[in-house]
Order: sequence, then C-alpha cells, then structure tokens
Amino acid sequence: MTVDKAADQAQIAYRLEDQVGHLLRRAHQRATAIFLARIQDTQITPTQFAALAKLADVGELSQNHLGRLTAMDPATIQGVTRRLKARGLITRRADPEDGRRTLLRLSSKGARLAKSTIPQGFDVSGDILKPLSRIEQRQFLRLLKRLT
Amino acid sequence: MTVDKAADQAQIAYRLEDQVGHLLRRAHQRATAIFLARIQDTQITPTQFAALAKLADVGELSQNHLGRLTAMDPATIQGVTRRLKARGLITRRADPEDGRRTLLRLSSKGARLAKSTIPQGFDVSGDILKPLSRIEQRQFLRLLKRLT
DNA sequence: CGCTTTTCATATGTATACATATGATTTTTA
DNA sequence: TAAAAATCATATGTATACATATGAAAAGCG
Repeated sequence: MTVDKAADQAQIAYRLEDQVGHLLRRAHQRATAIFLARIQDTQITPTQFAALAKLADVGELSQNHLGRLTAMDPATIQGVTRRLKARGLITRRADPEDGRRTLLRLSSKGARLAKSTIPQGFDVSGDILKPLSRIEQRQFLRLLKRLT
Repeated sequence: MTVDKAADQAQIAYRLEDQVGHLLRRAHQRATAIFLARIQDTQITPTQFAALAKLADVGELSQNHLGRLTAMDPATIQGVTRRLKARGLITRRADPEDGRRTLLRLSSKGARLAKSTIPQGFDVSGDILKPLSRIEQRQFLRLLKRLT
C-alpha cells in the first residue's frame, strides 16, 4: 500500500533485479546447480535427496506424510517416490492400519546411498552460503526461515 | 570441510529443515503462491510477469537477451515467450541486422497489462517480506542478492 | 578470405510444482 | 450409526528449468 503509493507518486521504477521473488528464484536456481554439481555422480536431484534424507532420519513414512515433511504436494511426492522406487532406492508396502496409505522406507541400497551422500549435503549447504561470512550466514538463515 | 568434519566427529544430524537449499526452495514456493494469489485474475505466472516487466522497462529485445535479463535459459524463455505470443501480449519480428535473432516487444495489449499489473508487483514483494521488519527486509535483500 | 567457434532459436526428454479430478478409505458429525 | 467431510494415492494437464542436439547465421582468427 505505502509502497504502491510511493511508486505512483515518486515514479519509482519496478526493478526486477530488486524484487525478492525474482531474487529467491535466482538463488534457488543457483542452489540447485551447486547441488547437482556436487552430487552429479549419483544422478540424484535435490528433491529426491530430501526424500531420502528424511526417510533416513525418520524411518518408515506414508507417502503424503513424507511429502509434507519435504514440502512437496501429493502430486509431486508421487512422482519423486515413483522414480526412487524405479531405481530401487525405496520400498513400498500397504499400511496394514489404514487402507488409504502406502508406507515407504529406504531399501538397503537407498540406505547406503543416503549414508554416503548426506555428508556431501553439508558441503552443498556450505558452498551455497560461501559468499557470506559466518555471521552473515547465520543472519541469513534466521531471516530466510521466517519467509517459508 | 570443517562442517563436514564436525558432522562426522560430533554426529551432527542432517536436518533438512536447516539446509539453505531446502529453505530457498520453500521460500520460492511461498513467493510464487503469494504472486499467483495476488495476480490471479490476469492468469500470468511470475516468469511471464518478469518477461513483461523487463520488456516494459527496456523496450525491444532479442529472445535470448530477454532470457538473460530475466534469468531464463534459452529453452525456458522460448516457452515463456511462445505462451505470451499466443496470448497476444508480445509481438515478434526478425532482427534486420542479425538473421539469428528474433526481436520481441510488448503489444499494446501487453503494454496495458504491464502497466496495470506492475503496481501489484510492488504489493507482492511487500507481502513476501511482510514477516520481517523494515530493517530485516533490507538486511535480507542485501544478503540474498549475494547468493544469486 | 576461409575456417573454426560462438551465438541464436528451436526441439526433445526428464524432473519439479501445482491445480483439478477421481475412487477408495477413514474420520467426523449429525 | 448413517451421511457428510476429510484424507490418501493416482491421474491429467500446464508451466517452469535445464541438459542435449540441431541448423542457421554471425563472429573470431589465422
């Protein structure tokens, strides 16, 4: 509102380069590129990695529950888990207590991959934040968390 | 390196929720959702809006140049401009000075849409940053720009 | 000037991301 | 407890995002 008025009154130009949405999109592109460069030998994507890491952490989960924990809607997590299953990284079974649910867990192959890849996840985060000082990194993460 | 070592030695868990890549992905999802909620009547996406805003700012541009200015690779900007053209929001012509290039500009309809929508772009940015104080917003933008 | 390299736009294929619809199942509620 | 509402997984369609390949055209260079 105030911003809008100011833009009208003072003829402030809309500079795409200064808009937070555009900057978030670019930062996300860069983060994805850094991830893929680091992890490339496993042919795993950031979202697939997120699913594996969460399963490694929590154990068995229903598909939609895993989606919620990794910020993927049902349609997206369905595709991600389908590809992980096709690669033999996870196993599926019907939930004996809820006929709607499918329970997912890491296969032994998936568990091995998670174990060997998760350390690289720390490196990826370090690379992404490398342009900032340690103090700035903490500041940034603190603020970023409030915008999710 | 140091982070990695610390993780190995102290058994620091990999918490997806704390990783900057995951947070950037979620923040981008939220930003997109806020944009779409604000702009929904025009049926314009954030990237389409970025292209329109840039054309409104600069005037005529080659397709790949527009892509560079809006952070889209050639394949992506091709799809975006194809859809904008299909909706009559931009016009295309061959570059008389370079046979490889296609020059793009806003149609009168596209110019009208840009003019009426850009003010809402400020509101979108404001909504995205709303969880932060004014000072935190400036801090965040300053740091975010260095991670693009 | 000819040849190599680069750039441009397009095309194809894979992978998110999400809206919407569907059928099965569970939970809620009247 | 029967009907309504919600949840789960799947399916379809549109839109980024990018790798890779292609043919045309321009730029670089020896």
